[in-house]
Amino acid sequence: MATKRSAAAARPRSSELDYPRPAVTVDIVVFTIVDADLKVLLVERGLPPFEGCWALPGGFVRVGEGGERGEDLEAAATRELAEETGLPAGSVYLEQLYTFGAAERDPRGRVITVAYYALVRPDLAPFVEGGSDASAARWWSVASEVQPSALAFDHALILDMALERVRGKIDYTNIAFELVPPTFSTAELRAVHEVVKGRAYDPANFRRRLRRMITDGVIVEAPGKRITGRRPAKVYRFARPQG
Amino acid sequence: MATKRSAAAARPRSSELDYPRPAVTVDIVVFTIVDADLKVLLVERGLPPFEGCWALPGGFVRVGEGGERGEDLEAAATRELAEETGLPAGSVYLEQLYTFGAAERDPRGRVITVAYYALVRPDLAPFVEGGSDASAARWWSVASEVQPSALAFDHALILDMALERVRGKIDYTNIAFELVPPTFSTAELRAVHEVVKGRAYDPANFRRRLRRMITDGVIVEAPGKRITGRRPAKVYRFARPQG
DNA sequence: ACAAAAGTGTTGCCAATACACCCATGC
DNA sequence: GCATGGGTGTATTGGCAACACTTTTGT
Repeated sequence: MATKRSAAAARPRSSELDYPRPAVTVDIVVFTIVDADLKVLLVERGLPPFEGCWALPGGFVRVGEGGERGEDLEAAATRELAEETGLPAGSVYLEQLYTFGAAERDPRGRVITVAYYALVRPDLAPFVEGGSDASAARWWSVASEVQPSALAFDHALILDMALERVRGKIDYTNIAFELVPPTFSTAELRAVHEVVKGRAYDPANFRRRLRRMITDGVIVEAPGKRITGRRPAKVYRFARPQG
Repeated sequence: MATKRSAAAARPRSSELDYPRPAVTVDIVVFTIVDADLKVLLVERGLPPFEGCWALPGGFVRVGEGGERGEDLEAAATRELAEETGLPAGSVYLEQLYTFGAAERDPRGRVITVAYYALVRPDLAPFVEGGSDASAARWWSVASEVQPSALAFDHALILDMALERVRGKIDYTNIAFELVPPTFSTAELRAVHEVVKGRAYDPANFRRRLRRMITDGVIVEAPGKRITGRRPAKVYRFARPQG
């Protein structure tokens, strides 16, 4: 296994880098909203530790040997996300969350994890279960199904922080558009805000917010209507992606 | 140098962890405000790469061998901060910023750095230069002295992100109190906001913000006054730390 | 007295909220 | 027609910016 020694040890001269290193993983909190319910993707662990427990999808950052550097951290997250969801890279919003490095957070040894969170549009969510990766991945209702204490490692803490981040950023960024289909009605967008924030919004006032976004050019009217069984609703789309 | 091979290679059984690992460092963007000027602490690099360049203070996360786990990530940042500034731990505000993991960011090999930012009160800033650590650390004016292109590694990018973070959080958090002495006048606190945001604030309106903070119990009047050569100003202190 | 800075009052603007109300549509 | 949910109008509140104004002090 000499070939498996660290890149630092393979270097000709001893240097600052020539010390024990932690393992580094990326873990991803993948959210979606289906049926007005916030869901998070969890995978069942097939190996100890925490065998049988549910955990956040993730994996080790690939680091090359010798002169090879391996993949960018962001690329590791993108790769894991694609592997675990089966969704093409670029179709899912991904953002770095926080890095968790408590010395004892993994019983196997020193593992530092860089956590990301991802937002999957509801129209893509059904394709995730039964995705390419064999590992049994499943959407869990954050409010009614996830048992924080039953999650592996410190993943409950990571999930908490991801929730907090999304709840905070939805008010002053455009991340809500990552949780609706490409075109959406005001009610659909409002439902996203309501589910994330856990409170009701006045439909009339929410509509005004939306109108401001139209005048600001953030969203535009889209062709078609939503047939709801009652009066159909206008649909809009986010202006940025499609220009 | 066989003893210096990575902990992963020394592990008896092959496992998920038994792969090449990146080196992990913490880098800290240490800010202070002196003479109404935002300053950042930089250290001169004594070794290649980037020898002679200025860089953010930082260092490797200590990871034990075998069963030893080493220090928490947060502890590594706290330790580096204390080493580089000479200030006692706990006297400086410290918060994780972002993790930078581009594969080619360090010419020596694969190094992932977890960046933090720190806020040093101006009354402590003079003790930092000529601190305990031998490395020549110096305060640089962010606006007028720092040459982003001259910084080592991707430290210009890290500095940028730290600036953005502080500028964003000063509006809705209490971090401004980490950049004034324990007691402060309204003008002093206002100067902090003005320097960070790079714009002027109306003294009258700023006073009102301050009054709201008094009624909300965030700050309290402190004994003493600021002698400015003109009319002395009342001084206040942040309520949280001292109760 | 005068300059400079602390501190107050007043006004207008903009968002967010609450709530009454109109409108279009499928049944 | 009528219930349902989409969509509009209006009043109120609170924060923030602008700016004229008063107060307090050292020189």
